[in-house]
Amino acid sequence: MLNRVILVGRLTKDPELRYTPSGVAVANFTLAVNRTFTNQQGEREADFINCVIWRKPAENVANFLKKGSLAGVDGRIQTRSYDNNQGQRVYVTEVMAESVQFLEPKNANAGGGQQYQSQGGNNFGGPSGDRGYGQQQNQNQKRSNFNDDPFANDGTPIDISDDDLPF
Amino acid sequence: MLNRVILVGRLTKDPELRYTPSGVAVANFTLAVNRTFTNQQGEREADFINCVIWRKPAENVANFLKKGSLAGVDGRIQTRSYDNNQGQRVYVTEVMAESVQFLEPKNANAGGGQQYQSQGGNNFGGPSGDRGYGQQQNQNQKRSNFNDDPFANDGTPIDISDDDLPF
Amino acid sequence: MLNRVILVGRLTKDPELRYTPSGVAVANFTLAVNRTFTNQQGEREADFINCVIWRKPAENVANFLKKGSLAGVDGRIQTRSYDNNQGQRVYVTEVMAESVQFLEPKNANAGGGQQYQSQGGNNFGGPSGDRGYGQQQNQNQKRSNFNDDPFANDGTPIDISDDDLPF
Amino acid sequence: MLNRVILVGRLTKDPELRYTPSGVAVANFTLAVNRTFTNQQGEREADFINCVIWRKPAENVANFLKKGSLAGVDGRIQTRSYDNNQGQRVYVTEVMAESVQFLEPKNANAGGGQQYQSQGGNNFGGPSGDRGYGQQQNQNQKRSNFNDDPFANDGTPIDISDDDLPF
DNA sequence: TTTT
DNA sequence: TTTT
Repeated sequence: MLNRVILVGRLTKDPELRYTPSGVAVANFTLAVNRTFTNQQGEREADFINCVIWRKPAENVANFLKKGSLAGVDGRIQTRSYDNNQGQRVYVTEVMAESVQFLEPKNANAGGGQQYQSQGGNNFGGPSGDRGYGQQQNQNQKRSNFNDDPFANDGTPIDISDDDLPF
Repeated sequence: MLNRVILVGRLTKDPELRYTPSGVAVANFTLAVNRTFTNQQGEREADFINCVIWRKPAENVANFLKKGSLAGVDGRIQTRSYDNNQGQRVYVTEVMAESVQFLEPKNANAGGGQQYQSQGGNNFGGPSGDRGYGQQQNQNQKRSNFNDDPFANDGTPIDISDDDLPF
Repeated sequence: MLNRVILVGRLTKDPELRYTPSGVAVANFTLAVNRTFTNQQGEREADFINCVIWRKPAENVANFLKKGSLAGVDGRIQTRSYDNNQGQRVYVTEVMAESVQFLEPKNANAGGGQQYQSQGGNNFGGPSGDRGYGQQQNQNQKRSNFNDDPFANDGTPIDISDDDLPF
Repeated sequence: MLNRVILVGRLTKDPELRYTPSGVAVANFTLAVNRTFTNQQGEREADFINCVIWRKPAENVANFLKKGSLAGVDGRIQTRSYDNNQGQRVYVTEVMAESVQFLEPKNANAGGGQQYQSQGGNNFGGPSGDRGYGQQQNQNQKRSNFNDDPFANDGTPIDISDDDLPF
């Protein structure tokens, strides 16, 4: 049935890139989308919308977007639930991005000559062999916060598995 | 900024119609939207997406849709948060519907000759005087579950106020 | 860049199914989408939107939709131009459907037991071997208007080629 | 019925601003939207999509966008037809923008201190009195091509009337 | 827990 | 807490 979401907004933080046990990339990020109308106090509020993206585009997102980047998302709303550590069922509504568009001007924050090749597109190309590389690149280029490492054990289970794959 | 959602799915329950203290109608409903792909077990899952609609279209929704009805929604994703009774902050992502389309065939469940005039449209016409009527009609026609009554006190605060008005 | 269209409307005629020289299916159809507002004469007008769909979903469309069917489309706007027989350049704007949803109730116009299996989905599966079959089925099941035959020569060149393939 | 279009692309030319006889502003512009996929020659093509916008947002578009500007559009597909001067019926498919988002960075091409107030929004505020002003401003700020003047007579009838108003 |  |  029809389920389509289009967003343009800014990342509230750097994206988080992880890998499933079988090596498939997933990135999470939140878009702040400013409302086009003001509230009764005359302020312009924003919606903070959680997005997920899989495979190669996930690595593109991790490599080319960061806190504050302007981005467009074309995707679907997905819902899921899990039990938290207090034994309560938690319901989650998020956007499964099918493609992400990088709207930052090319020279935006570039310190060097890396090309801001845009458009994750729909090319969910196989992740075989990309894994170490994508991750490597990411850590080198923009990551310093070490506990983003999906394999670091911070006590909370990594809530992704290949079952979450959208195909 | 761009924030657009389009859904077609079926109501999981009858819509819930309420009124703010100042008499503005709000309806809540959940759409089950079947995915177009199957999971790794070969099953077709669904997403359960909470929707809100205000004013006159809210009353139309309450009057013309019920559990199982096929409906289309054009709207925006909105996020908000509140503190639950355990003092935890709860984050909510839902769809603010701007218009709802009734996709049920005209004779679907009609017991009589009432016209299934469709399309809430964008006419957020003033609710003046509609209130008693809309509510009345609704209770008579399809409501029996009494504690949907927005003025009945079931102990939990009614989490709507005129501040939630989208304009 | 972002380019997304979602429509719900009714087919103005039976879809037209054709095949490229290399055997890829294409279907054309027009959706009448009623406006949600009325014009200054108080009439509700409609927009008539030309849609194209390729490969397997094209055959589904030809097999399961006909004049008057209610359908949803998720796709992109595409533009192209060609020179007509008066040597004038003609500009065309149409919707490249990526998926089509069948919104007709199951028993809508069924004369028999054929299942109205819905949802073209995104499965642009290879057309190998489907060709004769899909076409056959279509002519048998619902086609009688002979000059829909893509290979009949009515003097106007068939304006499709494998170059139109969206991938 | 559902009819929703979202686009992000660049203006192919400066927008054209006109006024109906009764003084309502209309702007026309074309968005070039690059495809996310390449054709069989490996080239990335674009779609050129004609857009219309009415009233106050039309004046904002004329004042803040120009050839090359990156913009987002949220609107509907509309179709209409007219008879050209060879007596042929011409069918037109275009996007009726309901809101336009300015995606150019603030300092993009600013020569001075004018504020790039963004977002036409949905405020179809009355045009009373805006007319001379809006037009004035536009001609002064960015227009030099005189025959964009909607009242200049270049022989072709001005194809707008208040009947085209979407409400 | 939020972006410009 | 989920619809056909």
